[in-house]
Amino acid sequence: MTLTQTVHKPGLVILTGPTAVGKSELSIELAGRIGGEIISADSMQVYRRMDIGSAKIGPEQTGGIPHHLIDVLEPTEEFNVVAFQRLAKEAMAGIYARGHIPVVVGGTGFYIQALLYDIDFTENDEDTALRARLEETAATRGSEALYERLRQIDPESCESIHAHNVKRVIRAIEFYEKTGTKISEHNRQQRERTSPYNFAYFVLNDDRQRLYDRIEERVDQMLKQGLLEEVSALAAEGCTRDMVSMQGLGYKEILDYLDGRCTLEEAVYTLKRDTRHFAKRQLTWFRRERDVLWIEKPAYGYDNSRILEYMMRELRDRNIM
RNA sequence: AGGGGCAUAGUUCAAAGGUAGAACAGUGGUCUCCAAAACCAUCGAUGUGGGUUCGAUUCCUACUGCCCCUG
Repeated sequence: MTLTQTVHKPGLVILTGPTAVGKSELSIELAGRIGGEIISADSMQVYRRMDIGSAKIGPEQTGGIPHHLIDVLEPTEEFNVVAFQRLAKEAMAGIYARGHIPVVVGGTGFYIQALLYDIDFTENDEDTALRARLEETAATRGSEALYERLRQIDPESCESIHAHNVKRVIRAIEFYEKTGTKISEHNRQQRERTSPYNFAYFVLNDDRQRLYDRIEERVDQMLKQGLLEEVSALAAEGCTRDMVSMQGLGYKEILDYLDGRCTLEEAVYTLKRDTRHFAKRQLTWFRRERDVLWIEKPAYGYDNSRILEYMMRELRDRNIM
Protein backbone atom coordinates (compact mmCIF):
# COMPACT_ATOMS: atom_id res chain seq x y z
CA MET A 1 0.00 0.00 0.00
CA THR A 2 1.56 3.27 -1.06
CA LEU A 3 1.01 6.68 0.40
CA THR A 4 -0.62 8.00 -2.78
CA GLN A 5 -3.22 5.25 -2.67
CA THR A 6 -4.09 6.18 0.87
CA VAL A 7 -4.41 9.83 0.03
CA HIS A 8 -6.80 9.21 -2.81
CA LYS A 9 -9.23 7.27 -0.74
CA PRO A 10 -12.08 9.39 0.58
CA GLY A 11 -11.74 10.41 4.21
CA LEU A 12 -13.92 8.98 6.92
CA VAL A 13 -14.00 9.65 10.64
CA ILE A 14 -15.57 7.18 13.05
CA LEU A 15 -16.33 7.99 16.65
CA THR A 16 -17.74 5.17 18.68
CA GLY A 17 -17.60 3.66 22.15
CA PRO A 18 -19.91 2.08 24.68
CA THR A 19 -23.31 3.52 25.38
CA ALA A 20 -23.40 6.59 27.64
CA VAL A 21 -19.68 7.28 27.32
CA GLY A 22 -20.26 10.72 25.82
CA LYS A 23 -19.97 10.21 22.07
CA SER A 24 -22.63 12.67 20.92
CA GLU A 25 -21.27 15.66 22.75
CA LEU A 26 -17.76 15.06 21.49
CA SER A 27 -18.91 14.35 17.95
CA ILE A 28 -20.56 17.73 17.59
CA GLU A 29 -17.44 19.55 18.67
CA LEU A 30 -15.33 17.44 16.33
CA ALA A 31 -17.62 17.85 13.34
CA GLY A 32 -17.68 21.58 13.98
CA ARG A 33 -13.91 21.77 13.81
CA ILE A 34 -13.39 19.73 10.67
CA GLY A 35 -16.41 20.72 8.64
CA GLY A 36 -18.01 17.37 9.11
CA GLU A 37 -21.52 16.02 8.88
CA ILE A 38 -22.66 13.33 11.25
CA ILE A 39 -24.00 9.94 10.24
CA SER A 40 -25.62 8.12 13.10
CA ALA A 41 -24.59 4.46 13.40
CA ASP A 42 -27.33 3.62 15.81
CA SER A 43 -30.02 1.02 15.35
CA MET A 44 -32.64 2.86 17.41
CA GLN A 45 -32.16 6.55 16.69
CA VAL A 46 -33.35 5.92 13.14
CA TYR A 47 -36.87 5.67 14.51
CA ARG A 48 -39.15 8.66 14.89
CA ARG A 49 -40.83 9.27 18.24
CA MET A 50 -38.25 7.09 19.97
CA ASP A 51 -36.34 9.98 21.43
CA ILE A 52 -35.89 9.47 25.14
CA GLY A 53 -35.13 5.76 25.20
CA SER A 54 -32.63 5.98 22.36
CA ALA A 55 -30.93 9.00 23.94
CA LYS A 56 -31.34 11.00 20.77
CA ILE A 57 -29.94 14.49 20.86
CA GLY A 58 -32.50 17.25 20.46
CA PRO A 59 -32.53 19.59 17.45
CA GLU A 60 -31.25 22.41 19.66
CA GLN A 61 -28.19 20.37 20.65
CA THR A 62 -26.85 19.65 17.19
CA GLY A 63 -24.86 22.85 17.06
CA GLY A 64 -26.02 23.32 13.50
CA ILE A 65 -24.22 20.16 12.36
CA PRO A 66 -26.25 18.12 9.87
CA HIS A 67 -27.20 14.73 11.27
CA HIS A 68 -28.09 11.85 8.98
CA LEU A 69 -29.98 8.61 9.65
CA ILE A 70 -31.90 10.01 12.57
CA ASP A 71 -35.71 10.01 12.46
CA VAL A 72 -35.85 8.37 9.08
CA LEU A 73 -38.08 5.39 9.85
CA GLU A 74 -41.43 4.68 11.46
CA PRO A 75 -41.22 2.38 14.49
CA THR A 76 -43.24 -0.18 12.55
CA GLU A 77 -40.54 -0.46 9.89
CA GLU A 78 -37.70 -2.93 9.98
CA PHE A 79 -34.13 -1.84 10.17
CA ASN A 80 -31.02 -3.93 9.85
CA VAL A 81 -27.40 -3.75 8.85
CA VAL A 82 -28.18 -3.92 5.14
CA ALA A 83 -30.58 -0.99 5.32
CA PHE A 84 -28.07 0.90 7.41
CA GLN A 85 -25.30 0.31 4.92
CA ARG A 86 -27.42 1.50 2.02
CA LEU A 87 -28.69 4.65 3.75
CA ALA A 88 -25.28 5.49 5.14
CA LYS A 89 -23.62 5.18 1.74
CA GLU A 90 -26.26 7.44 0.24
CA ALA A 91 -25.68 10.00 2.97
CA MET A 92 -21.93 9.80 2.44
CA ALA A 93 -22.25 10.46 -1.26
CA GLY A 94 -24.09 13.68 -0.47
CA ILE A 95 -21.55 14.70 2.15
CA TYR A 96 -18.63 14.18 -0.22
CA ALA A 97 -20.48 16.10 -2.92
CA ARG A 98 -20.71 19.03 -0.53
CA GLY A 99 -17.01 18.77 0.13
CA HIS A 100 -17.50 17.74 3.72
CA ILE A 101 -16.14 14.88 5.81
CA PRO A 102 -18.49 12.19 7.08
CA VAL A 103 -18.28 11.56 10.81
CA VAL A 104 -19.87 8.25 11.71
CA VAL A 105 -21.06 8.35 15.31
CA GLY A 106 -22.81 5.57 17.16
CA GLY A 107 -22.38 2.44 19.16
CA THR A 108 -23.42 -0.33 16.80
CA GLY A 109 -20.09 -1.92 15.94
CA PHE A 110 -21.53 -4.25 13.37
CA TYR A 111 -23.00 -1.37 11.39
CA ILE A 112 -19.72 0.48 11.48
CA GLN A 113 -17.90 -2.59 10.25
CA ALA A 114 -20.36 -3.06 7.40
CA LEU A 115 -19.82 0.50 6.26
CA LEU A 116 -16.10 0.78 6.87
CA TYR A 117 -15.18 -2.40 4.99
CA ASP A 118 -18.10 -2.15 2.60
CA ILE A 119 -19.08 -5.71 3.39
CA ASP A 120 -20.98 -7.47 0.67
CA PHE A 121 -24.53 -8.38 1.60
CA THR A 122 -25.86 -8.56 -1.92
CA GLU A 123 -27.04 -12.15 -1.76
CA ASN A 124 -30.08 -10.83 0.00
CA ASP A 125 -33.20 -11.04 -2.13
CA GLU A 126 -35.87 -9.92 0.32
CA ASP A 127 -37.26 -13.42 0.35
CA THR A 128 -37.66 -14.47 3.94
CA ALA A 129 -39.71 -17.61 3.29
CA LEU A 130 -36.74 -19.91 3.75
CA ARG A 131 -35.79 -18.21 6.98
CA ALA A 132 -39.32 -18.58 8.25
CA ARG A 133 -39.29 -22.26 7.39
CA LEU A 134 -36.00 -22.78 9.22
CA GLU A 135 -37.35 -20.98 12.26
CA GLU A 136 -40.31 -23.29 12.15
CA THR A 137 -38.00 -26.29 12.03
CA ALA A 138 -36.09 -25.00 15.02
CA ALA A 139 -39.31 -24.57 16.96
CA THR A 140 -40.74 -27.98 16.16
CA ARG A 141 -37.72 -30.24 15.83
CA GLY A 142 -35.24 -28.41 18.01
CA SER A 143 -32.01 -26.54 17.46
CA GLU A 144 -29.93 -29.73 17.36
CA ALA A 145 -31.67 -30.92 14.21
CA LEU A 146 -30.83 -27.65 12.47
CA TYR A 147 -27.29 -27.83 13.69
CA GLU A 148 -26.90 -31.30 12.21
CA ARG A 149 -28.05 -29.96 8.90
CA LEU A 150 -25.46 -27.21 9.07
CA ARG A 151 -22.77 -29.71 9.96
CA GLN A 152 -23.49 -31.59 6.76
CA ILE A 153 -23.28 -28.58 4.48
CA ASP A 154 -20.59 -26.53 6.23
CA PRO A 155 -18.82 -28.31 9.10
CA GLU A 156 -16.27 -25.54 9.38
CA SER A 157 -18.90 -23.02 10.39
CA CYS A 158 -19.97 -25.31 13.22
CA GLU A 159 -16.65 -24.57 14.86
CA SER A 160 -17.51 -20.93 15.32
CA ILE A 161 -21.27 -21.15 15.68
CA HIS A 162 -22.66 -22.78 18.80
CA ALA A 163 -25.58 -25.17 18.37
CA HIS A 164 -27.73 -23.13 20.74
CA ASN A 165 -27.30 -20.00 18.70
CA VAL A 166 -30.31 -20.60 16.50
CA LYS A 167 -30.22 -17.22 14.77
CA ARG A 168 -26.73 -17.83 13.44
CA VAL A 169 -27.32 -21.44 12.54
CA ILE A 170 -30.33 -20.39 10.49
CA ARG A 171 -28.41 -17.64 8.76
CA ALA A 172 -25.58 -20.02 7.87
CA ILE A 173 -27.97 -22.53 6.36
CA GLU A 174 -29.91 -19.82 4.58
CA PHE A 175 -26.73 -18.38 3.12
CA TYR A 176 -25.67 -21.71 1.71
CA GLU A 177 -29.09 -22.54 0.31
CA LYS A 178 -29.33 -19.20 -1.44
CA THR A 179 -25.82 -18.81 -2.77
CA GLY A 180 -24.34 -22.28 -2.93
CA THR A 181 -21.36 -20.91 -1.01
CA LYS A 182 -20.50 -21.87 2.53
CA ILE A 183 -20.82 -18.99 4.95
CA SER A 184 -17.49 -19.88 6.51
CA GLU A 185 -15.94 -19.32 3.08
CA HIS A 186 -17.83 -16.07 2.56
CA ASN A 187 -16.81 -14.75 5.95
CA ARG A 188 -13.20 -15.60 5.32
CA GLN A 189 -13.24 -13.59 2.10
CA GLN A 190 -15.04 -10.63 3.63
CA ARG A 191 -12.62 -10.54 6.52
CA GLU A 192 -9.73 -9.98 4.15
CA ARG A 193 -11.21 -6.78 2.80
CA THR A 194 -9.37 -3.54 3.20
CA SER A 195 -11.36 -0.41 3.71
CA PRO A 196 -12.08 1.74 0.66
CA TYR A 197 -11.76 4.75 2.93
CA ASN A 198 -8.92 6.67 4.43
CA PHE A 199 -10.25 6.44 7.94
CA ALA A 200 -9.64 7.18 11.59
CA TYR A 201 -11.58 4.88 13.91
CA PHE A 202 -11.82 6.37 17.40
CA VAL A 203 -13.20 4.43 20.35
CA LEU A 204 -14.04 6.58 23.34
CA ASN A 205 -13.85 4.74 26.65
CA ASP A 206 -13.95 5.34 30.38
CA ASP A 207 -13.30 3.46 33.61
CA ARG A 208 -15.73 0.60 33.84
CA GLN A 209 -17.26 1.60 37.14
CA ARG A 210 -17.68 5.15 36.00
CA LEU A 211 -19.35 4.02 32.82
CA TYR A 212 -21.76 1.82 34.76
CA ASP A 213 -22.59 4.68 37.10
CA ARG A 214 -23.34 6.89 34.13
CA ILE A 215 -25.58 4.24 32.64
CA GLU A 216 -27.63 4.06 35.82
CA GLU A 217 -27.88 7.82 36.05
CA ARG A 218 -28.95 8.02 32.47
CA VAL A 219 -31.73 5.48 32.90
CA ASP A 220 -33.00 7.42 35.93
CA GLN A 221 -32.84 10.55 33.83
CA MET A 222 -34.81 8.95 31.01
CA LEU A 223 -37.56 8.03 33.43
CA LYS A 224 -37.71 11.61 34.68
CA GLN A 225 -37.86 12.85 31.13
CA GLY A 226 -40.91 10.71 30.47
CA LEU A 227 -39.81 7.36 29.12
CA LEU A 228 -43.01 5.75 30.36
CA GLU A 229 -45.12 8.23 28.45
CA GLU A 230 -43.02 7.80 25.33
CA VAL A 231 -43.40 4.03 25.37
CA SER A 232 -47.11 4.26 26.25
CA ALA A 233 -47.67 6.49 23.24
CA LEU A 234 -45.86 4.03 20.97
CA ALA A 235 -47.89 1.16 22.39
CA ALA A 236 -51.06 3.16 21.84
CA GLU A 237 -50.22 3.61 18.18
CA GLY A 238 -49.83 -0.13 17.83
CA CYS A 239 -46.19 -0.90 18.47
CA THR A 240 -45.60 -4.39 19.85
CA ARG A 241 -42.57 -6.21 21.13
CA ASP A 242 -42.13 -8.33 18.03
CA MET A 243 -41.10 -5.21 16.10
CA VAL A 244 -37.40 -4.55 15.70
CA SER A 245 -37.81 -1.07 17.15
CA MET A 246 -39.44 -2.37 20.31
CA GLN A 247 -36.53 -4.69 21.00
CA GLY A 248 -34.38 -1.69 21.84
CA LEU A 249 -33.19 -1.11 25.37
CA GLY A 250 -35.70 0.95 27.26
CA TYR A 251 -38.57 -0.14 25.05
CA LYS A 252 -38.86 -3.86 25.64
CA GLU A 253 -38.47 -3.48 29.41
CA ILE A 254 -40.99 -0.67 29.76
CA LEU A 255 -43.40 -2.49 27.47
CA ASP A 256 -43.21 -5.46 29.85
CA TYR A 257 -44.11 -3.18 32.72
CA LEU A 258 -46.97 -1.54 30.84
CA ASP A 259 -48.35 -4.97 30.00
CA GLY A 260 -48.26 -5.92 33.67
CA ARG A 261 -45.61 -8.56 33.17
CA CYS A 262 -43.40 -7.05 35.87
CA THR A 263 -43.25 -4.19 38.33
CA LEU A 264 -41.72 -0.85 37.41
CA GLU A 265 -38.91 -1.56 39.82
CA GLU A 266 -38.13 -4.83 38.06
CA ALA A 267 -38.29 -3.18 34.65
CA VAL A 268 -35.83 -0.51 35.72
CA TYR A 269 -33.48 -3.08 37.25
CA THR A 270 -33.54 -5.14 34.05
CA LEU A 271 -33.06 -2.10 31.88
CA LYS A 272 -30.01 -0.96 33.82
CA ARG A 273 -28.54 -4.43 33.89
CA ASP A 274 -29.07 -5.09 30.20
CA THR A 275 -27.62 -1.72 29.32
CA ARG A 276 -24.49 -2.58 31.30
CA HIS A 277 -24.28 -5.90 29.49
CA PHE A 278 -24.66 -4.10 26.21
CA ALA A 279 -21.84 -1.68 27.00
CA LYS A 280 -19.61 -4.62 27.87
CA ARG A 281 -20.40 -6.39 24.60
CA GLN A 282 -19.68 -3.21 22.67
CA LEU A 283 -16.25 -3.02 24.25
CA THR A 284 -15.56 -6.66 23.41
CA TRP A 285 -16.41 -5.88 19.81
CA PHE A 286 -14.16 -2.84 19.56
CA ARG A 287 -11.27 -4.65 21.19
CA ARG A 288 -10.99 -7.12 18.40
CA GLU A 289 -11.65 -4.62 15.61
CA ARG A 290 -8.42 -3.75 13.78
CA ASP A 291 -6.94 -0.28 13.47
CA VAL A 292 -8.87 1.36 16.27
CA LEU A 293 -7.61 4.37 18.18
CA TRP A 294 -8.61 4.11 21.82
CA ILE A 295 -9.35 7.27 23.73
CA GLU A 296 -9.39 6.62 27.46
CA LYS A 297 -11.16 9.57 29.03
CA PRO A 298 -9.29 9.41 32.36
CA ALA A 299 -5.97 9.73 30.50
CA TYR A 300 -7.15 13.11 29.22
CA GLY A 301 -8.51 14.24 32.54
CA TYR A 302 -12.03 14.12 31.10
CA ASP A 303 -11.13 17.23 29.13
CA ASN A 304 -12.82 17.24 25.74
CA SER A 305 -10.55 19.94 24.39
CA ARG A 306 -7.54 17.75 25.06
CA ILE A 307 -9.28 14.80 23.47
CA LEU A 308 -10.12 16.91 20.42
CA GLU A 309 -6.52 18.00 20.17
CA TYR A 310 -5.46 14.38 20.02
CA MET A 311 -8.11 13.54 17.44
CA MET A 312 -7.14 16.46 15.23
CA ARG A 313 -3.53 15.35 15.34
CA GLU A 314 -4.48 11.85 14.23
CA LEU A 315 -6.61 13.22 11.41
CA ARG A 316 -3.79 15.39 10.15
CA ASP A 317 -1.31 12.51 10.35
CA ARG A 318 -3.60 10.48 8.18
CA ASN A 319 -4.24 13.28 5.70
CA ILE A 320 -7.94 13.09 6.40
CA MET A 321 -7.94 16.83 6.66
C1' A B 1 -32.84 -4.60 79.30
C1' G B 2 -35.23 -9.78 78.84
C1' G B 3 -36.65 -13.80 75.36
C1' G B 4 -36.20 -15.95 70.50
C1' G B 5 -34.13 -16.44 65.59
C1' C B 6 -30.37 -15.95 61.75
C1' A B 7 -25.03 -15.62 60.32
C1' U B 8 -22.65 -19.80 53.51
C1' A B 9 -19.94 -16.13 46.87
C1' G B 10 -21.13 -9.06 45.66
C1' U B 11 -26.76 -10.40 46.29
C1' U B 12 -30.86 -14.01 47.02
C1' C B 13 -31.09 -18.94 48.40
C1' A B 14 -29.38 -24.57 48.68
C1' A B 15 -26.67 -28.69 51.04
C1' A B 16 -23.85 -31.61 54.28
C1' G B 17 -19.72 -34.68 60.53
C1' G B 18 -15.28 -36.36 55.19
C1' U B 19 -14.74 -32.62 47.50
C1' A B 20 -20.03 -26.73 49.77
C1' G B 21 -24.40 -26.31 44.72
C1' A B 22 -27.55 -22.74 42.01
C1' A B 23 -29.58 -18.20 40.17
C1' C B 24 -28.49 -13.23 39.41
C1' A B 25 -24.44 -9.71 39.48
C1' G B 26 -19.08 -9.34 38.02
C1' U B 27 -15.21 -10.78 34.32
C1' G B 28 -13.58 -12.71 29.41
C1' G B 29 -15.18 -14.15 24.53
C1' U B 30 -18.09 -15.23 19.65
C1' C B 31 -20.29 -12.19 15.98
C1' U B 32 -20.08 -10.39 8.21
C1' C B 33 -28.68 -9.14 7.13
C1' C B 34 -33.10 -9.38 13.84
C1' A B 35 -26.59 -6.93 16.49
C1' A B 36 -29.79 -2.05 21.91
C1' A B 37 -30.16 -8.98 19.19
C1' A B 38 -28.51 -14.03 19.82
C1' C B 39 -24.94 -17.17 21.98
C1' C B 40 -20.50 -19.27 24.76
C1' A B 41 -17.00 -19.45 28.78
C1' U B 42 -15.28 -18.14 33.64
C1' C B 43 -13.80 -16.00 38.75
C1' G B 44 -15.91 -16.25 43.50
C1' A B 45 -18.24 -18.17 50.00
C1' U B 46 -19.11 -21.30 55.27
C1' G B 47 -18.46 -13.92 60.65
C1' U B 48 -14.43 -14.40 64.98
C1' G B 49 -12.28 -17.33 69.19
C1' G B 50 -12.47 -21.79 71.98
C1' G B 51 -14.17 -27.00 72.66
C1' U B 52 -15.93 -32.28 71.11
C1' U B 53 -14.03 -35.45 66.99
C1' C B 54 -9.34 -39.23 63.25
C1' G B 55 -11.75 -35.12 60.74
C1' A B 56 -16.13 -29.34 62.01
C1' U B 57 -18.07 -25.06 57.65
C1' U B 58 -21.97 -28.56 60.00
C1' C B 59 -22.36 -30.49 66.90
C1' C B 60 -21.36 -27.55 71.78
C1' U B 61 -19.76 -22.76 73.65
C1' A B 62 -18.29 -17.51 74.06
C1' C B 63 -18.02 -13.13 71.29
C1' U B 64 -19.59 -9.90 67.38
C1' G B 65 -23.32 -8.36 63.93
C1' C B 66 -28.33 -8.33 62.02
C1' C B 67 -33.69 -9.38 62.58
C1' C B 68 -38.27 -10.33 65.49
C1' C B 69 -41.11 -10.28 70.12
C1' U B 70 -41.79 -8.27 75.16
C1' G B 71 -41.05 -3.89 78.16
